[in-house]
Parts: sequence; structure tokens; C-alpha cells
Amino acid sequence: MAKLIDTCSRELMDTAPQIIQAIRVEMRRGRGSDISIPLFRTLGFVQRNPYSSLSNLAEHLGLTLPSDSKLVDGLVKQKLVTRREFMADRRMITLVLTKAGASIVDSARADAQANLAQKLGGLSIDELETIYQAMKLLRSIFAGQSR
Amino acid sequence: MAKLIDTCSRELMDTAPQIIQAIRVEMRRGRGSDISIPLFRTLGFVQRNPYSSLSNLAEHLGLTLPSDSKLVDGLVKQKLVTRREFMADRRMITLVLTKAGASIVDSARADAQANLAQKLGGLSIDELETIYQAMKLLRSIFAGQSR
DNA sequence: ATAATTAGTTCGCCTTTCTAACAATTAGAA
DNA sequence: TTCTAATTGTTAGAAAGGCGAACTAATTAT
Repeated sequence: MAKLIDTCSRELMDTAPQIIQAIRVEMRRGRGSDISIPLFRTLGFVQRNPYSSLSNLAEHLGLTLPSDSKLVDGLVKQKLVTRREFMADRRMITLVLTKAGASIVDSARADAQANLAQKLGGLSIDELETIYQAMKLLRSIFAGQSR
Repeated sequence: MAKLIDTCSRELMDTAPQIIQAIRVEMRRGRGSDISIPLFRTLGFVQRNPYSSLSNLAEHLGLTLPSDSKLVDGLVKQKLVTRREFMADRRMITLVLTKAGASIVDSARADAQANLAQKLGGLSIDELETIYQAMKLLRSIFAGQSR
């Protein structure tokens, strides 16, 4: 049991970076997108959670506030996101995708998905199901509270 | 079927970065290690494949040669790795861990594993098994040839 | 009213990564 | 064999992502 946990930990440490790397490469060569993973994650989160605050975003991405502020800054300059102050508490900001932002994130996702799908194409339904279940488990474990 | 593939792809894109982020954080607060993920991966690969060439390493990490050269440079400066020219083909170099390198990578791995193990601790044996199987599948898909 | 907390930003720093240009060595072709 | 190709690494320069520390502004608590 303890051994299985250790094996899993080691597998995670080995495999997760490789997956990221593959996604990064696919993201880069995606026509119509060419966006980095952190930017993609940011846009994706804002898309799923419009009017989110910066802290909220930072917590979900597992980054510090300064890091996130900078990320968002870049996105605002590219007009992919709007940063507006929240009237009920004027310390906060709310983040919303622009149309351009939504279209970028959609096409980046489509590109990456297409490339990933091709890699996953050789697997059986059972194997895909295993991966799906594993990702659900891992996501619930690693979601958010890493900080 | 196609839908399952897409779902899996999306899960991968969402979850893999979160795992990485968690590992990064755990790596950083690990006493006795404090090493970044790329450096850890490099040391780990050299440990498992002593006398590897730089290209070999780069291919496995999915990085370009210059990136790797610089990474290794840092490790050599810290005396964690030795870079020696390979006599039979003097263009190549061979990489070997120093004792300090081995000890760093071991303790970093132990730290990260301990922290990951704690997170995985709440899972059942079946769930761990699912994750293990999934990682094996993913590793075989994403190993190496991403470039 | 003042102190403490919270939300974001700015600053300065370091690391990771890339491309482009280069040197050195080896392998291949004329 | 000699000249050209290809391979292996390195250097230089730039961009991006991450951090902590120090700051401002707004809100909440004492």
C-alpha cells in the first residue's frame, strides 16, 4: 500500500512534466493560437468563471498574486481580457474575456485537443476511461489549495 | 469515443499543470533539496542514464539543445554533474552525477514523494491503481518523441 | 479614530526557454 | 582523399514566468 503510493508519486513526478512539455509544444505549433500554457490557463479560468477576482484566479492557478497580476497585465495589453474594478468592494477587480480572448482560448483549446487526441487515438476505450478516472481523482486532489 | 478522447484531452490540459504546480511548491519547501523541476528532471535522468550525451538528455526532457546546455551548465557549476568529453566521438559529452548530485536528487525525490504521498494518502487502493495504470499509459504515449 | 487586514500593483531579481549564429568533429561523396 | 554534409555542443540575446519585498488603496475591527 505504502509502496503503491510511492510508485504513484514517482510516476506523477516523471510523467506530469512530460505531458506538459507535449502540450506546450503542441500549443506552440497550433495555427491560430500560439499561446503559452499559463496564459491559456488564465484565459480558460476566466472563461469558466467570468467576473472572477485576481485572488480567486491566483488560487486556482496556484500562483502568487504578483505573478498573476503580471500575467493578466499582458492579457489586458493584448485586449484578451478586461480588468474592471468591482463597485461593491473597490479593492477588488473583476476579470472578463473579450471576444478576441474567447476566440483565442477556443482555438488554442481546439488545437491542443486535436493534437492530444491524435496521441490518445491509439488507446482503447477502457484505457481512455482509466485515464479519465485518474484525471478526475488527481484534479480533485490537486485543485486549488496547493498554496 | 471521439467524445471520450476530447474529454480526456481537456482533463489532461487542466490537470497536468496543477500537478506540476503542486510538485513545484512541494519541491521548494522541501528541506534539504530546494531544486527546480527542470533541474530535478535533469539530475534524475542522468542518474538513471549515466554517461548520457546532451542530445539524449534533451530528447528525453523535450528541450532544445541550447536550453539543456544551459541547464547542465548550472549543474556543473554547482558540482552536481560532471561533463566530460567522450573519446570515441569528441563532439559528444558524457554526463555523470557527482556524489553531491546523487544525494541532492535523492533527497529532493524523497521530499517530493513524501508530500505527494500525503496528498495521495486519502485514496483507496483501487483508486491508486487507476492512477498508476493511467500514468503508465500516459508515459508511454508522451515519452521522449515530443520534438 | 486608529489599527489591522485584504486586494492588487510595482520593483528587482532569477530561472527557464527559445532562436540564431557559431565552432568543432565526424561521416559521406566526388 | 579532399571537400562538403551533417551532427554535437556552446554562446549570445531576448522573452516570459515565477518569486519575495515593499507599496497603495480600500475595508473591517478594535
